Amino acid sequence: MDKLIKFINRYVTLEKEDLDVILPFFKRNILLKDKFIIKKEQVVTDYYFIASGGLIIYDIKDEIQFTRYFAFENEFIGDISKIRNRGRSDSYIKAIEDTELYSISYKDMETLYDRFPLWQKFGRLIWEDSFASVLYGIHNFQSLTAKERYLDLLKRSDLIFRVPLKDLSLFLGVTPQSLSRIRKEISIAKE
Amino acid sequence: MDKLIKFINRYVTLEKEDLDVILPFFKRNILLKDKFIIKKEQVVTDYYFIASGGLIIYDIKDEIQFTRYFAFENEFIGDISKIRNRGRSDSYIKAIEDTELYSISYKDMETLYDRFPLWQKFGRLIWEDSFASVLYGIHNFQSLTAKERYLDLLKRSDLIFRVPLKDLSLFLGVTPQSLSRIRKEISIAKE
DNA sequence: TCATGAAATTACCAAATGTTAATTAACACC
DNA sequence: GGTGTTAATTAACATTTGGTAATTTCATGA
Repeated sequence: MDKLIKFINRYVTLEKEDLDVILPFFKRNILLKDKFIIKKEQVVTDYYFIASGGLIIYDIKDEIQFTRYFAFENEFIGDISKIRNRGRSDSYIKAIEDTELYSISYKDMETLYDRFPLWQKFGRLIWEDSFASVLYGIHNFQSLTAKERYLDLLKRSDLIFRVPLKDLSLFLGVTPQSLSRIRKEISIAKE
Repeated sequence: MDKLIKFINRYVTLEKEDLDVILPFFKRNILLKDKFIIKKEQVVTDYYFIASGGLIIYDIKDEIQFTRYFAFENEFIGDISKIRNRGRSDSYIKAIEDTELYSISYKDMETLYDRFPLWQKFGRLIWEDSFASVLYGIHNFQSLTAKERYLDLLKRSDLIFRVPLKDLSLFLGVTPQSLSRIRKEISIAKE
């Protein structure tokens, strides 16, 4: 649980006794590559902390895949809009690498929130961060072309080395063919 | 402060005594149409609750405006990525209607968070909601065309009646000319 | 009321992206 | 090693969107 503890400590400084109460609520999970932690229409109950590895979140409509998001080590995720009322997932979550997860139920989180004010603070900070990072993504879509979004991603992450072009392109909001074309243009421009 | 109190009550049930401590930290502000609450490069210090009216948040780069967001009554907003470290705003925030605001400083919010666990919970829920709503926007960009995004917006909001096409189009990530064209196509299709 | 300027519309052409389909490359399985 | 499956690339064409510019509409203030 080392990674999880470090992650928590980046946000709040909990007493050891408190941490000893909180941590047991997390369940460790090893998810092999291409296995699912949740499928569409399943009831959403848990948050996940990713200690290592990576996940893809995607939807399938009319046989077409839409990549919503990728999540990697040291990310804390949860489908907030569904989890609150035990709604059903509108996407699949699959491991794209062998992944070590720590899951905790919505119910347990709420209990801990009420019991430990610092844990509530942890929750607040997590969601503030999540909000800020998605906001950044929105601004990208509003103001950049597909090629610019791709170049921005290159600068900020190692995503292209970890996920297939097909999934990446849909995440960027373009077709795989388009991204392939963009990639070619860039490689030509470099010469 | 009625609207603000109602808004808070939607999230948490605070004791009257607590509320009496918290509310005075908010400063009431009437912002006339086209007046700014913050301009680019100014240091960001405050959160805002909008009791009535509306705001536009936009950036200007190379003389071109980029609409980031519109905020209306009963929204609680703050530039989380800047406010934490007293960073400078990368956008302008302007009233698009006469607007009644309640502002509170980052510092005061932090103080109140620590003092009232329920206020911390309020903060967490606010940002969870904000995250969920921005996430919805991202999915739109990832999977819809400009026309589909416009139609989706029509269904969900009265934005088109409250903001000029120019600002709205940039919010949707297209040029004003494009949106004008789209609007025409839709009106033709209706006949 | 008129004059002014900004917003909205329209048109035309260029650039970007989507669609369909064929080809090649990579990779897992036998 | 060969076979089959999927991903990635490429190409040709269609559609969407952008950029520039002209025209019209609309709101505002003199």
